[in-house]
Amino acid sequence: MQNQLKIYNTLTGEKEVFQSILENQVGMYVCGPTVYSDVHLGNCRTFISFDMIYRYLLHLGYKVRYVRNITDAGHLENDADEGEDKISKKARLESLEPMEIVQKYTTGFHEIMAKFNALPPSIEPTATGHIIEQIEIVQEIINKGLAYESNGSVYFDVETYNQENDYGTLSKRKIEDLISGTRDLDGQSEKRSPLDFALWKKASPSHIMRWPSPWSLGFPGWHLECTAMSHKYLGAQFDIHGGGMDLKFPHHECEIAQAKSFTGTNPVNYWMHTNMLTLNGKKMSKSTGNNLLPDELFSGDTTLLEKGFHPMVARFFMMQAHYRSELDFSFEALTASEKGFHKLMQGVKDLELLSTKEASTEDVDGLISSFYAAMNDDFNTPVLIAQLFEAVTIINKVKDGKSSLSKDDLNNLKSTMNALVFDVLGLNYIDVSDDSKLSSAMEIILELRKNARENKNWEISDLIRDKLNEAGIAVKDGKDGTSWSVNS
RNA sequence: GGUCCUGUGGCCGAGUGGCUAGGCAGUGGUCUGCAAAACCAUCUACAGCGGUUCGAAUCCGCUCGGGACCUCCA
Repeated sequence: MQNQLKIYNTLTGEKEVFQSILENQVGMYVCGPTVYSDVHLGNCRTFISFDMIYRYLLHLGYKVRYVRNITDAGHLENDADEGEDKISKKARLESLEPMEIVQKYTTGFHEIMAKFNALPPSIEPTATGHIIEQIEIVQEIINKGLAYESNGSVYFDVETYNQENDYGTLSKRKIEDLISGTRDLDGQSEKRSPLDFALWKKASPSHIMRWPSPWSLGFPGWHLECTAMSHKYLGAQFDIHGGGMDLKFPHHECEIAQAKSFTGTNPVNYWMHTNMLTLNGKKMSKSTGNNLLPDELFSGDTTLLEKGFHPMVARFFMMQAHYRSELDFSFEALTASEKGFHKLMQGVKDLELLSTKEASTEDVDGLISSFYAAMNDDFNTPVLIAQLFEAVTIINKVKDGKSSLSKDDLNNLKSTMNALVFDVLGLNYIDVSDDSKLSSAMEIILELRKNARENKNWEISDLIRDKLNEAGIAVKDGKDGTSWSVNS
């Protein structure tokens, strides 16, 4: 079953059977956030998608080294000579040290990812912690004649590289088209070609973040850190490199060119790209302001939402779409997912209480294979979830005595569903009744209401229910007594 | 302008040649003092036009619409 996993590889444009370089081990690198402002939900979607991928690889029994960087060195705002890096710009705006900005938003990022129940990566290296490695790579590429110094900065020579390699294979671009597409750019006198990209940049006097190098007091180019850190922790060749679609070009294309120039081999076997989370049909973006922050989603403190949603609901919402599809964010869609999420979790909970019979009337083995068939087909979580809902229907039928399961089947279903729902999809129960004092108080109130109902004093019993509902506590009369829950 | 992706029922969202996706909403039912919830059942699709094929949502062409990238962005 393990060897059936197929992954869509951006490099070939096809789903390929996944074969790791080392048996039962996987090296995976994912481009992490630039920590100069709060991560928005779109950023989170990518990291949640790769969290699911990481979790599924672990579930299949792979030993995974998952490396996700923190970009804290700051990128150029543009490629012109007077560019200012984003982190120092933000530092000026907030009157903080650059590293203070980095610390603040890194902490914030970790807190948000924890709320989404994302596992931390195995290694989370920072760009500023790998300046030496980056300088070494620049030097080596210069030695090989594929980069040149110009006025204290170093640029990668794309056209020379292209003579013996294919620049643009990942993003399916031809170098001629790229050149013709950059016709009207000026102010790039330092570069031999507009396609060339910076490996090292000389710092302007106003630039705060700077390090000594053989070429100038400066800072590394935008694409270099990922090459340095993936090479250091995963080797010259590793299994999976991931990131958002928007990084495909130029970021990942440049990474391939750099790494291949540096080591002589193609760095990555499987390139994976997650699609955008859109808002109002457009990609979420920090620069355009078309975005939503996780905390706004959780609290509902935004004009976009009538109420807040629990992180687990948001995670489930994302899992209901395939990672390579665009997903549009809306209140209606979230609301639908919230109901579905509770239905699924109730089913998983009910599974624990089912009784068994001699024989099954349901094809549990077939159902379980359908779970894995979905996941092995390029991590198709929406189909997995559809199949999990089939399982919920069966669970309900067994509960009603309309179907039966053997002991073996029940145990199989239980362990598989728990593994997929909790370990792979990374969902969790939303625990709202952990306040023991509230629970005690509710016990008393419901006891009083029960007395009223037994005396057919509907006026009192309905008053209690309605007032509690107004206070955000839903009371539901069931066959086996009354239950209550705090509205999320 | 160039490269690539995409258009599914009221909404979200799977599905790449023939067989019920699924969730939400709607409708009918079960349960209930009522309500809510829950459960069961069920209706509404494949942007348009043309082509290939015994057969297409699925392949090809054209038209129209949406998006991503080409500048930092998950």
